[in-house]
Amino acid sequence: MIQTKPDNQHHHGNLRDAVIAFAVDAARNGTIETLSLRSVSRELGVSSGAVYRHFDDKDALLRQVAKTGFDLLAERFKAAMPFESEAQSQDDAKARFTALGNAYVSLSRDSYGLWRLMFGPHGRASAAPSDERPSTYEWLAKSLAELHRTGLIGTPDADKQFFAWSSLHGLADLNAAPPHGSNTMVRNVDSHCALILAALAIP
Amino acid sequence: MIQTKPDNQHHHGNLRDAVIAFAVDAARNGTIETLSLRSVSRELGVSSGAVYRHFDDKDALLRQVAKTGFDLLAERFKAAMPFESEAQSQDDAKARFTALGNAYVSLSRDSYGLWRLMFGPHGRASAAPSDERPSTYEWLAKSLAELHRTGLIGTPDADKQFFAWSSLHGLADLNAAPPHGSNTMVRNVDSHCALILAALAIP
DNA sequence: CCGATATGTAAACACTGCTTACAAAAATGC
DNA sequence: GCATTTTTGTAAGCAGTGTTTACATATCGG
Repeated sequence: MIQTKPDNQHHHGNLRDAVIAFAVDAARNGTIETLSLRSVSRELGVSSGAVYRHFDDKDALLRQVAKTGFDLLAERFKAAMPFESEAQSQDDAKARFTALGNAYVSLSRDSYGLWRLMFGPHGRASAAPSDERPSTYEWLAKSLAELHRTGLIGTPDADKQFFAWSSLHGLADLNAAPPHGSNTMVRNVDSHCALILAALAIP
Repeated sequence: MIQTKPDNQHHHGNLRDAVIAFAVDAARNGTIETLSLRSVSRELGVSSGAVYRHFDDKDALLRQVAKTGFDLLAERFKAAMPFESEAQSQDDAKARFTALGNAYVSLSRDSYGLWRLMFGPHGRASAAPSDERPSTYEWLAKSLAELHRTGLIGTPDADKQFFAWSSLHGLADLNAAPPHGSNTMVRNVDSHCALILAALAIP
C-alpha cells in the first residue's frame, strides 16, 4: 500500500517515493494519461505544492516513472535469464532467449501504460546511456552471444542484434493489452522467437 | 495553409476539416501532446465552444487524427506497392516488400507524433475493423502472398504474417525520430527486410 | 418567405500545472 | 542544549484547460 501523510504530522516522511509509487501504479493500471499531480497530492494527504519540492515539474515525475519501468523490466529479465550464468547447450541458449522474449512481452501485456511511457518521449529521455544496471540491449546482446557460441546462429553483428530486438519490440507493442481490453490478439511468443532464430541462422 | 474564419463572417465554412488538419499538423510536428482545443479554436479564429459542434470531446478529435494517419499510411503504401498490380518475379516481389517496409518506417520517422497516436489508445479505437480502405495488415498479406507465389518464402500462415508485421513495426517504432532529435539510430531498412525474408524462407 | 436546423458566441464551472510568500520540522554547528 | 540553516510542507493565487449552458445568427428545405 502507498504511504499517506499522518494527519498529526507536518512531514510526510517519504513523499518522493510515495509519489513515484503512486504514479507507477497509475501507469500500470492505464490511468496515467489522466493523472494529475493535484490528485496524487490529494491522495497522499499532502498539499499540491509539496510535490514540487521533489520534482521540477510533471515531466520530471513521468521520466522517473519510466525509469522505474526499466528497473522493473530488468528485474524480469534477471528472473528469466540470470545475467551471471551462462548457457551450457544449444537448448539452454534457446530457452534463455525465449524466456527473455517472454519477459519483454509480458511487461507490455500486464502494464501497457507503463510500457508506453517507457518507449515514448519520457522513456527516451530517462533511459540515459549512463546507467548502472545492464540496459535491455545488453541482455539481448548476451543472449545472442550465447546462441552464437553454441552454434545456433551466425555472428550477431549490430544489424542482426537490432533486428532481434526490434522484432521482439514489435511483438510486444502490437501484442499489448489494449486499454479498454477487447480485441486483444495473444500471440505465441515462443514461435515468434523461433522465427527470429531462423532469420539469424548460420547460412 | 489552414483555413481560418473570415472576420466578417459568422460561419467558418469548413471548421471540422480545418480542426482536423490543424491537429494532424501538430501531430506530425510532435506538438500534439500539448495541443489544446482552445488554442486550435483561437488559431482558427473561432470561439472555443464552436469545436464542440463537430467533435464530442478532445478524444474524438484525436481518434479522427489517428484515422487520418492511417489514410496517410495507406497512401504511402499505395505509392510503394500498388495494390492492383502483381509482382512478376522474385526480384519484383522482394522489391515490393522492401518498398512496403520503407514506407512503414518512413512514416514513423518523419511524423513520429502522428505515428504514436496511431498505435496508441486513440489509434486502436479508431482503426475499426469496418474500414473501406485496405488495412495495413492486408497490404502486408498481399505482399507475403506474392513472395510465396514466386517461391521466395513458405506458406504465410497467421503466425508468420504477424511475425513479419511486428518485425517491421518494431523497426519503425525504435527507429522513430525522437521528439527533440538527438540520438537517432538510422537503420538499414532493406537489410532488415532481408532478414524477415530469411526467417520465412522455405525450410 | 419562413421555420427548422446547423453553426457560431460568451460566460461560467471545475479542474489543472505551477509559482510565490510564509510556516513548521529536522538537521547541523557550536 | 540551543541557535541557525536547510529541508519540507502549507495556503493562496495565476493563467490556462475541457466542457456545458443559454443565447444568437446564418443556412437550407419546404
